[in-house]
Amino acid sequence: MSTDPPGFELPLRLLLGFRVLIDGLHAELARQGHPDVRPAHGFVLQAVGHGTTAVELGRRLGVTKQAAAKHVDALERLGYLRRAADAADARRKLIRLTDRGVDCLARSARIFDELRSGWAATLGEDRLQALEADLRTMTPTTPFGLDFPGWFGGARSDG
Amino acid sequence: MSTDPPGFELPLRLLLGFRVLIDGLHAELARQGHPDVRPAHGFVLQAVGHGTTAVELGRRLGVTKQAAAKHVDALERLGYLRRAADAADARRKLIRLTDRGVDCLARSARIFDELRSGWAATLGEDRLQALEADLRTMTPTTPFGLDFPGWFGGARSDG
DNA sequence: ACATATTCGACAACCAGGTTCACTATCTCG
DNA sequence: CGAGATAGTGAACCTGGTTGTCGAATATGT
Repeated sequence: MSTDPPGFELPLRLLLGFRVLIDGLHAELARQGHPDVRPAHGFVLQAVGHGTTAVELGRRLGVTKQAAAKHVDALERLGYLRRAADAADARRKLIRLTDRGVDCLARSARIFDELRSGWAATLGEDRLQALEADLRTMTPTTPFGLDFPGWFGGARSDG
Repeated sequence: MSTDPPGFELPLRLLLGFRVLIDGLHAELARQGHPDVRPAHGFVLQAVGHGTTAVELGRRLGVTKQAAAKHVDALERLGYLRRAADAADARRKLIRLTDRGVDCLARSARIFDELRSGWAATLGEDRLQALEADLRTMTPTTPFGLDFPGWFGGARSDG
């Protein structure tokens, strides 16, 4: 039986909601001096955190190490990341945030909090917390930064 | 973490929620005889509805007519769509669902309803309706099938 | 009625982000 | 020591999107 809203509505609204927040983030980020950072970059910077390697980064992002390396290339070119040799293991190259990368990440966190506050102001904090709780219930427990599936299609592997 | 979740959590969970549903849809769709239909295809079939043109399809999907035409090419090759000349206007080619396309669309609708029922069973129908209502509140009113923004990337703005 | 403008579909080139395959350099361990 | 795993890189390719261009067909204005 078709429930009141067609089942189609739910996934669509989830996607729209995501886009609203991401678009809001990048509009504001651009305004605050980071015009050339793109949606995927934020996730990458977040996943880099306090230093990692390309393989580990790929694992965290749920993509191949090659895909991760491409992002690192781009972000290094933009001045958000730096590669450095690992003294303990000559195979590895440590990826670390530059000052600009840290700044971008800090601003992103603040902007996300502000956007969330906007939602709370409209929906009410309790409704928003219920929404978050329900989404946590229905989605895999993948605290960001550790093994979570690629954002979209894709079925990583490689090794 | 219990209260005051980082603002980052919200967009992530929205995206995860979307993916859970889409992955569920396509897993079940594959089981029901449509193994080669991919995420974007469902949106295209939905947007085609009872016949349209490439330009109109692009407008509905929020992409260029060329991008829309590529999807039509793929879905025509897979046997879900058919192009036919428009008797009234020799420039146009009418895009229409084949029987297989209609079947796929009908199954998708049923599966989406079932997935939604699963959510309702876990969260409770009232909580789910609240979630849907809140998402409707926070997202642009773009009833599917008419002018809605691309699912992801969005505007070019260099790279 | 006819010149001009617009629209439709197609083709080509390109970009972003992902994949697999392949390869070298470097550990690690039995 | 040597076999095997692991880190990074490069190349070829796929998908899905973008411009830009173009010819054919239809609309439109004088």
